[in-house]
Amino acid sequence: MHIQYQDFNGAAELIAGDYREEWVDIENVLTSMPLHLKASDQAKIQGRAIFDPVGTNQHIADGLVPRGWEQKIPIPSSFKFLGTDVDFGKNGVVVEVQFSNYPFLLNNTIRSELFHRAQTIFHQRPTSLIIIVVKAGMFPSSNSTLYYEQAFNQLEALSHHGVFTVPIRLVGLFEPLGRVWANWTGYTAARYSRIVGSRALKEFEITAGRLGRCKIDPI
Amino acid sequence: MHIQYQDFNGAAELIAGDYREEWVDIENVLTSMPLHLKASDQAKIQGRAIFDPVGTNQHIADGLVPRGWEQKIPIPSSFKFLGTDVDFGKNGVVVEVQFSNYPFLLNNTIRSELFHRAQTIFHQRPTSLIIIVVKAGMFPSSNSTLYYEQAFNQLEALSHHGVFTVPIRLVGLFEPLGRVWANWTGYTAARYSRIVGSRALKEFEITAGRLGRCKIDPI
DNA sequence: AGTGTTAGATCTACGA
DNA sequence: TATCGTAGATCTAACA
Repeated sequence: MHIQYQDFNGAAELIAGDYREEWVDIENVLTSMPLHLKASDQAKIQGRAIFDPVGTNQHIADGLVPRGWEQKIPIPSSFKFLGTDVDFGKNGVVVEVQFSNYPFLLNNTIRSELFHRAQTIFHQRPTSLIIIVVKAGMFPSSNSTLYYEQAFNQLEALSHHGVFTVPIRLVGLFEPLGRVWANWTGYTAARYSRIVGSRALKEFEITAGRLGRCKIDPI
Repeated sequence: MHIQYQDFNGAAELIAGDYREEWVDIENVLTSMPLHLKASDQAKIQGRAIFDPVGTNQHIADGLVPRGWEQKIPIPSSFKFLGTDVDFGKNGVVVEVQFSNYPFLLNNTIRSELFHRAQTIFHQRPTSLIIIVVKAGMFPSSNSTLYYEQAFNQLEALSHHGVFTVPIRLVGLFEPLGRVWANWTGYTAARYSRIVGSRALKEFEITAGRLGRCKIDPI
C-alpha cells in the first residue's frame, strides 16, 4: 500500500538519527503489503468490500516479527491498568497498529505518553518513539473505525496544546484510485473470525465518492 | 444505585462552591435509579444477567433533562474532529456517561481537556467541570466495557503526571451484595436494540465472585 | 430516500 | 478445563 505520515514532537529527527533502521522495517512491510478487503456483514451493505483489519494485522505481524520485532509485549505490572501489552517493539520503538474504534487513538497516545515519561522498556531500550499505523479515511470500513485524517487532526490539536510530548509518527495506509489487485479474504464466520476460509488476489476498482470516502467494486 | 466518586484537579472544591446544584441533580438521579439488567447474548453465557447500558443511559437522560440539562450538545465545528456532541451540559458542567469500551475514558478525558483549555461553551458557561459516570467493576458486563476501578487508576496516573488539568469528578455506580430489585429489560433484538420489549422490576441476588467481579442471579 | 459520521453496544479472539 | 481481562472487530442507533 501507499503510505503517508505525519510527525509529532520530534519524531522525524529521531527517525533520521538513531531509528532509521526501525523505520525502514516498517516502511518495507507496509509498502509491500497489498490492500486487504473482506465482505461487510452490516445491514444494507452485506457483502460489499470493506477494509479488512484482520488480514491487514496478520500481514503486518508476519512482516515485522521476522525482522526482529517483538509482538504483544507485556505492559509491566506497575502500569497494568493501562492494558496488557503493546503491539510491537524493537529497540525502544513501539508500534501500535490500530484499526479498531476511534477512541483507541487517544488511549494508545496517552498510555504511550506515560510509558515515555516513565521510560518504560518494552524491547531493549526505554520507550523513545511511537509509530501508530492506521488506515486512510478513503476506505469503506466498519463504522467508527479510526482513520488517518481523524487521527491527524486529534494529534495535531493535542500537540499544539502540549498535552503529549512523546515523539509519534502517525502512518496512514492509502491506495491510489483506479484498478488494484487486493487480497480478498473469506473468513469462517461473517463477523469477528480470524480463521481464513479462502484468500485470493482479486482485481477491484477504487472510485472517488462524494467526499474523501471511496467506493470499491470488483472488476 | 449507590455511588462512589473520586475528584481530580480541584473538582471537589468547585462542587463545594459554584456547582453544588449541578452535582445535586446528578446525585439525585443516580442514587434514585434502580440497577438495570439485561440478558447477555455472548457465547456460553447466553441469557445471563449483565449490566444494561441502554436502560441505564435512558434512565439517566430521563432524569437529567427535566432538571434542565441539555442533551447531546453539539461540539463546535472548530473541534469537529473531536466528535459530534457531549452527552449532557448545564452551566459549564459537562457530563459524560460512559458504558462503552474502555478507550472511551481517555478519549472523553482528553477531548474534555481541550474543551476546557479552549473555554468551549456547551451550556451558558465555559467548560469548567467534567463529570464522568461509569459502572463499577463488580457487575457482569459486556467484555471490555469501561469500569470505575480501571478509570480511577488511569485518571490517577494521568493527573500525577500532569497530563490533564481539567477538573473531573469520576462517579462509579455500585450496588451492595445481597438481594436487590433490578429493572430487567427485554429488547426487541438480542443485541444493540434500544426498543423495549418488556420491562419489569425483578429480584436478584448479587454474590461475590473470585475477585471484584460478582454474580447476579434471579431469585 | 440514501449517505456519511460519530456514539454506543457488544460481540469473538486470545493469552495469563 | 474454565475464568477473566484486554484487544480487536464490528455491528446497530440516531442524527445531520
